[in-house]
Amino acid sequence: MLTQPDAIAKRIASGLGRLALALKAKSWKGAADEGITPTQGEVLARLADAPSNTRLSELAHQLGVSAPTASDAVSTLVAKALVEKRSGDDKRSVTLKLTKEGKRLATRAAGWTDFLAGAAETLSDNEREDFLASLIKIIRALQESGDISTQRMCVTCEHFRPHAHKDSVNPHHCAFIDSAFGASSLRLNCADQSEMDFARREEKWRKFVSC
Amino acid sequence: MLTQPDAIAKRIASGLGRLALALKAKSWKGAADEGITPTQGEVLARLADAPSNTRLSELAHQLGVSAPTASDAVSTLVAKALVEKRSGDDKRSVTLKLTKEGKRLATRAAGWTDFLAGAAETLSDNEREDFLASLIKIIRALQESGDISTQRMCVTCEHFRPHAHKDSVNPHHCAFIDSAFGASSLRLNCADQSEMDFARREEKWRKFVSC
DNA sequence: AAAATCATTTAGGAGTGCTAACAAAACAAA
DNA sequence: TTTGTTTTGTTAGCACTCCTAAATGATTTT
Repeated sequence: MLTQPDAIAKRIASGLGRLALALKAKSWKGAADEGITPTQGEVLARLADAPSNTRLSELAHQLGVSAPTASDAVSTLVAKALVEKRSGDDKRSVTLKLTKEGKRLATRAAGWTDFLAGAAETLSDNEREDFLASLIKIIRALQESGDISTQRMCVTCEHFRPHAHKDSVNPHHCAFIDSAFGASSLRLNCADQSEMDFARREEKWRKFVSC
Repeated sequence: MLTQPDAIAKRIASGLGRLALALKAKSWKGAADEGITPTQGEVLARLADAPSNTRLSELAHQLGVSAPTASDAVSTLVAKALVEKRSGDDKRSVTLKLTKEGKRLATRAAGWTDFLAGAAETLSDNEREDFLASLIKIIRALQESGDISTQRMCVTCEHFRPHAHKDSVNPHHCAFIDSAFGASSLRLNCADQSEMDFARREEKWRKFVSC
């Protein structure tokens, strides 16, 4: 045997760490081309994805940074006329909106992970599908353990009906758009996603993985 | 069908991006506990892993940052007595070594990705093995496309003999330690790794994936 | 109405990351 | 040898990230 083979899970963690390092490096280059920084790009991406006006505190939570850091980044973007601040119903709070130019830039900047998609293309169709499924499982596990902010995923969505159909290609069902779909269509950022409480998430998850 | 289902590869890229964001957030907490910053932690990790004395330029390349940034981080670590600088044969260059305290800290800080390993544990044994294999393929693709710095992986190593044995559990062979091993033992950071030129890498890779 | 709480900002400090400009050593050519 | 070029790393200057602690209003609780 090889000397001290780490457990597979450890090696996965290390590999993902390497990937994250590469992503971090790339995010600087990608964002610099658009005249912004990685954090600013992330803010734009989140606001572009967001279903409605987003609060500053919510944004900070999604980014995994402190409120002051988020406040800073937003201020910079406001100065660059990419984001607008408005006070919400609660006069203490601030809600954020992309400006026209902000939307344009968010769209262009969204492609900065494309080089990763290229690498994923080197997998076979089956491998790719399995990899995405496992990736979703890992992200869900991190979400449940509180290590990642809540994602708008099918597998934790109110409208998700796992294995609702006999069809082995499209076994799942989305009650929101009322149509069947398969594992390869599972989403990570659905605008129509709706949260459930812990118990219902657990139950739905068990049903999802049990087949 | 769901509205505008992205291609699977795109969703993988997006998922990995989410993961990278979580990693970035965690790296601050993890490193802060040790009294350092993420970049400094990364420097310690690389030096601990490195087979021999590492040059500053090499380190900068591995980290995917500019020379001044690496120089700064190293200076801070030298001030904290975690790293030592020595001039190499070439009097212009600097080689880096961990101090005793630096080694201790590097070991402790290496565990900051453990929460990811925990998430990976939620996969089944088969899923986990397949996931690691695909992850390695993705990392290799990024390495060949120049999007990630060279990793010391089995699959690009001089000593790697893919499918050298009939044994389906341990089909591969490492010529350095002269023993058979399987897909689940493929390494990402082997100290004994030895580079090959492009043509030989390609040939070996073809042999590896073809079975 | 006073006190506690909440959302956000300000202040201050260490660090990250860049490019540009600079030294010093090593190399190459004349 | 002398001159010019390349390589290795540092310094300088700037914008931004990230933190904690403290401050500022607005809202809720007592």
